[in-house]
Amino acid sequence: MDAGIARVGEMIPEAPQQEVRLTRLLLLVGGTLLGEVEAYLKPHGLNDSDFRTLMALYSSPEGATPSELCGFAQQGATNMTRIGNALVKAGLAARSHSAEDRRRIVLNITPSGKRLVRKILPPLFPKVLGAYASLSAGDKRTLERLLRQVALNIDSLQSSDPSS
Amino acid sequence: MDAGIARVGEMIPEAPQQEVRLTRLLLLVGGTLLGEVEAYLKPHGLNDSDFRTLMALYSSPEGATPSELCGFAQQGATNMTRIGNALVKAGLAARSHSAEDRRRIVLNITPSGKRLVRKILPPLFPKVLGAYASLSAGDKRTLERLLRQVALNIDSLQSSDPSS
DNA sequence: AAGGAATATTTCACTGGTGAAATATTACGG
DNA sequence: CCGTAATATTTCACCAGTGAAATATTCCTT
Repeated sequence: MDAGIARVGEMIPEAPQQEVRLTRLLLLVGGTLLGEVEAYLKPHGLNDSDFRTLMALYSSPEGATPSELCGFAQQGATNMTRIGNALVKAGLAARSHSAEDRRRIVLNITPSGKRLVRKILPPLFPKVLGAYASLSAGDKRTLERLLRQVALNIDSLQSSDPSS
Repeated sequence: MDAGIARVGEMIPEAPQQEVRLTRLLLLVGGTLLGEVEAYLKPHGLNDSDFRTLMALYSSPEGATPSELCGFAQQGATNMTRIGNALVKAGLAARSHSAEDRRRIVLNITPSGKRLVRKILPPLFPKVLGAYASLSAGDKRTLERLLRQVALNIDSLQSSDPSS
């Protein structure tokens, strides 16, 4: 991969090689992680969005409305309805109407949903730890700091440049 | 997101919070980047795999065989045939038989393929640079170093743990 | 020249994710 | 109360990607 980027860099000298390498690395790592996560969740009948939603509910004792959850799962309203359907159908979450505003639906995690989270989360911990096994404590802090910056930069790129 | 992870961490104390945050960040950044790239390529009739293959050919004056390309594009042989079909159909690459071993097919980028690369690559550079705009030169080197380590760690996880 | 391995392709069948716009219900402001 | 806005859901239509196994061709060894 590095060789390829270097050769392209020779042919196209304006190419910002280091940044291109960084981007490839991020794509590679992100893609691999996503694949792992989805493969692990699949046997439980969940995909990544379902899982993120379930985790949001797990950490929300008060429950949450679909629109709130859209942010967490990075999904549109239509899909959030679908995710809600799936979770409810699987008995992992329950719907109820908000008392104050009856337009709102509140999703709450069920005991069964909590059980599932507590069952599927721990086996992931060794893998998660393994991904950073060779990094020192300082390395991890640095990595987190830099990744947050990149995340912010990307975000402002998207807002300021609708052409993408 | 951080708040959610912290709350989950309270409920499940064994959770390695920092590593979980790192993983989420990587998933987030990777997913966003992939989305950007694919959105940019779509109007040109390419998806990410097609593009990676095309770039591999661009940087291979000698051409490359499908099996070699499978590695670059992280695809199986079946899909590489499909990608080859697509690139050839679009006039971006050409197939020929290897002289030494007639079982092998060699794919070469065409002049039209080179033109496309030189046309679609440069507009990406500002965006790529923007993603790391707030990082110092040292930060970028550090980030690259750390990402490479993570990539390696993940790789060995996969090989050593077929359960995933 | 025969059998076994490598390469590419084809066949076949399968899967999942997405989103825009119309609809229904409720809230809110005047 | 009436109109406008907010929330959720439904409807409809759409699209992309994947992979295992059978096949075809060629190579290599004996």
